[in-house]
Amino acid sequence: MKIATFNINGIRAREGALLEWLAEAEPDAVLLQEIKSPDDGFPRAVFEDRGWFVETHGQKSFNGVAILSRLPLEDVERGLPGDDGDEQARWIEATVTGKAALRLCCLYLPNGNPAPGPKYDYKLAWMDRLRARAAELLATEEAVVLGGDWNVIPQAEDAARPEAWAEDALFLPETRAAFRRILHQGWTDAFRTVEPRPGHYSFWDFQKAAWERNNGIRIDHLLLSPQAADRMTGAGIDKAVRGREKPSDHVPVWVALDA
DNA sequence: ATGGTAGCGGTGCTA
Repeated sequence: MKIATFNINGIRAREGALLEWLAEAEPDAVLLQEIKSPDDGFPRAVFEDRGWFVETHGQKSFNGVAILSRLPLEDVERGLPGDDGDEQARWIEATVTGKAALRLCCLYLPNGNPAPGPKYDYKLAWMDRLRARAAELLATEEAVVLGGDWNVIPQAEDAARPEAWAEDALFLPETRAAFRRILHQGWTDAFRTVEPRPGHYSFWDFQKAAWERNNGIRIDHLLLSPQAADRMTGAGIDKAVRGREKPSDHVPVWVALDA
């Protein structure tokens, strides 16, 4: 079972690019971020007609997450618990059942810039809420994929030019400490496990010819519960997608699990 | 060198 995460930066603008990648990569489920659309603006039929089950949690213009799956999506939950006043659509989770059940959690973690400031406070508070939900998920002792656009550069090795990110909300020590606090609950960073060397990125800015200069960062992560990590057979980043027509600024990151 | 690009929505915000 192949599970991917892909920040598509606008579902309507990326419909063609997404369909092309789905056809060639053949994932079983995809966690999408930044659909930038309300639920009723998501082109559901385009995907349903091609055999995908679709669950969305969108809002107008910004943010928005969704899950595509070849298998039915059950027990769907929308919104990260812990703040009933949070209006930003950044979390959706659901279960798929193949040979065994797998809980899919799709997150779009706040960017947090500029830091310090209210946006950075929101980011750190959101990460606290995420840590609480992540602990609950681990306590189920089920196979869980906690994936998405984390907006966190975990280590200097995850940036082509780490010095350029020193003051950025994606790389500040407090951000990385909050990420480690979650990781060290017992999660496995799928890609880092199969590729410990530096130089592998999932995002290249649209500006300043970041792609042409390979000035990238690795911020899209798939964290696996122990029960999911035991089933991992591979992981990767589909870098070539960034070089195509009308690309997102992110590329798909995937993990393969037994059964 | 404080720019640059892209999506959304129809202006300026977000990233």
